[in-house]
Amino acid sequence: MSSTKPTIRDVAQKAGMSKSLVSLALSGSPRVSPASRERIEQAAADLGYRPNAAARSLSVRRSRTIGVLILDLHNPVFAEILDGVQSEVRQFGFNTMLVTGGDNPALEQQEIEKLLEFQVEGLILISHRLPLAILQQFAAEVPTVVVTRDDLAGPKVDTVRNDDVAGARLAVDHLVSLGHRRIVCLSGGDNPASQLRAQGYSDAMTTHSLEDHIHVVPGGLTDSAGYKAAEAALAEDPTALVVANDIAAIGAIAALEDAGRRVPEDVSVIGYDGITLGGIRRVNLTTIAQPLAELGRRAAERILGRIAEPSGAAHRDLLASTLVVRGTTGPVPTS
Amino acid sequence: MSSTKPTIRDVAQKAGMSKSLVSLALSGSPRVSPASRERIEQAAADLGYRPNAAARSLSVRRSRTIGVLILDLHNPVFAEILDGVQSEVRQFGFNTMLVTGGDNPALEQQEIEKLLEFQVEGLILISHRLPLAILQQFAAEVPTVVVTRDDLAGPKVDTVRNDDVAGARLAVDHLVSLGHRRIVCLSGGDNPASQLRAQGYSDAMTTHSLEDHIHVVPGGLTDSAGYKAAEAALAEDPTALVVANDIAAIGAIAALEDAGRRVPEDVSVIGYDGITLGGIRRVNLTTIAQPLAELGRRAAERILGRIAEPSGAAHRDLLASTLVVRGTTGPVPTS
DNA sequence: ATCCTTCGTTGGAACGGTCCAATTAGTATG
DNA sequence: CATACTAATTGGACCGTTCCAACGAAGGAT
Repeated sequence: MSSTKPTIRDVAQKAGMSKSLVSLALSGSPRVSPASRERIEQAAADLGYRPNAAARSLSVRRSRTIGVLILDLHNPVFAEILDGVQSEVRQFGFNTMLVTGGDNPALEQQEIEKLLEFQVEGLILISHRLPLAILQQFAAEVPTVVVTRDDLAGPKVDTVRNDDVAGARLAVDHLVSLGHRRIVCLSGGDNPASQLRAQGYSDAMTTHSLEDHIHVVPGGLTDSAGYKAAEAALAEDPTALVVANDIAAIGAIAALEDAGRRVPEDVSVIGYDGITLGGIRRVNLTTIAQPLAELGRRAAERILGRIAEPSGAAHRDLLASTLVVRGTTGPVPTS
Repeated sequence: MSSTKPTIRDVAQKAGMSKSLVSLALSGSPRVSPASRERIEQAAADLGYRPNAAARSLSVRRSRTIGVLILDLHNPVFAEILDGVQSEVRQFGFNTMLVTGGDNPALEQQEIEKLLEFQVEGLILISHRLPLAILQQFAAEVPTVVVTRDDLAGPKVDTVRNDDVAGARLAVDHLVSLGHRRIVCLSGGDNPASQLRAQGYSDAMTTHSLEDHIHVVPGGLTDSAGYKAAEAALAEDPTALVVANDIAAIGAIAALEDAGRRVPEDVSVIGYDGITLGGIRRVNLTTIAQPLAELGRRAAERILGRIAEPSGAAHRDLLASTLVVRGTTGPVPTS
């Protein structure tokens, strides 16, 4: 057991060549003779040599790492997006460094500072909570892409999100096609995605000449928020609920059932996000599914593009979400 | 917009002091006069100076980073453990670098190699799939702790896991106290945790003199595996099911309901893990809850301890899980 | 034989920090 | 007034890489 890690010099000494040649050989340069390459690789393997990424990063002034900030790991939506990011980024020889902000702007900022100290070459912010000024300061230092929102973004910031307005419209269209008219929206609070979804709901209701039935009940993105909002919504005697996200929709269903309404026989419910949990039989939630992995993939693509070519106009990617019909929506009750 | 990032030398020049003093001041050394400190901090702020972690890491030969490998991010169990790890580790000024192995041993190994190139000071492996020899090779290079299993571990590897045997016993005890006797176990396959849980089930059945009713049905850890296993279990006409994990339990419930059995009136079901989803009203699953965040916290504690003091005997932490009674278990049917 | 190339190889200067040993300035001691 | 000591500051070596400029040897062309 060597007491200290072998360096490139140790390899050079063991192979009887200069460290420069070892560096060349190990990075696959064609200008190394086969014989030397063979000896060097042998020596490296014998010593268990592993290049020091910090030293390399310092020397080449590139870290080949991109930093990812995620709101929190518990929301399955974010995990799925992250998956898309990682698999894409890996293909291009980049690493990711993940931090979570815990829904706390100050902590978010601090964690991003750490990422920058590590010389990340790009930043992917998944549902950040940063004030615009701070975001722009970071974006000025390093290529940045923001996922799930595009309100707070400067000229240098790419954004990738799903089309919440169109998605919510899809939900309403589906319900209308089932004969529903008294469709109530349970909103998800004052975050941008929720507001766009509420707006899409209103738009679609208007399109279907149902403007008199527009009701947006304030709520949140948790199951208990969905429960409470659904209770409040019962005052409107709805036959269908468009809920801000899947988790809240599950809470809303519980409220309906506790109030003696059957889903979907009495009231239809449709969520938003397309989390895998929604597909479980016990839940079986009709929803508007975001292309989550694709959002991550696209974000990775954008950041890599911007690393390769830092200037250029900001991209605003808007991906389509799709209706997934499962068991919580059905025809409007005849009564 | 400065074309190149300011270094410590730039700060020194701007402040009119040597870079050594800047280094001292910025690291909070008491041997710097207040006046100098003031000027240096001002200069650093003006330039937007941010220390280069790679350079520091190279110089001090410490990265203050610990590497975390996680089986996959979609399982909420792992996300929760990770949360515990991160919050603990952060308190001691360490960063985490997270990689996922995607259930693929070769990829796992490759990702860990990357972590080591980044000079991580410790490794936390959450549900790894590595062969023993490889694991030991890594453990020889850097302090390592393994979470959720302790079968594959060398003398230098700490392990942290919940007591699966005792947890499964708790589940059986609960059901027996409700009057159940025909209790069937749906196992989770050949991973160590599942096997220990099945063993705890058998142990407890024996303790309650129910050895004649011991039935372990092979299954898996997904909801569809739970569904299939429950279907198969119906042949034994059980009044209760002990399922390998929560997700499979949810699948099992679906199978029971599809077969016309009510839960918990006809059949009680108890899961394992304590994922938050289980608490949602629609699911409302009785379960054996692992202290997930605590597992993560403890793992962090162990790795930090081992970094501070690399030698010493291996720790084998075994944390207790607790029974959480919700709506899927009830008294044995009277018929 | 001389001059050019090409090929394989090498020394040494970065990269941006930390930290040790040395230096200077200032103050207290005998 | 010399001496000893402390406090504040500094130059430079070093960490492990990459990469540039330079080198000798071996052919090839003239």
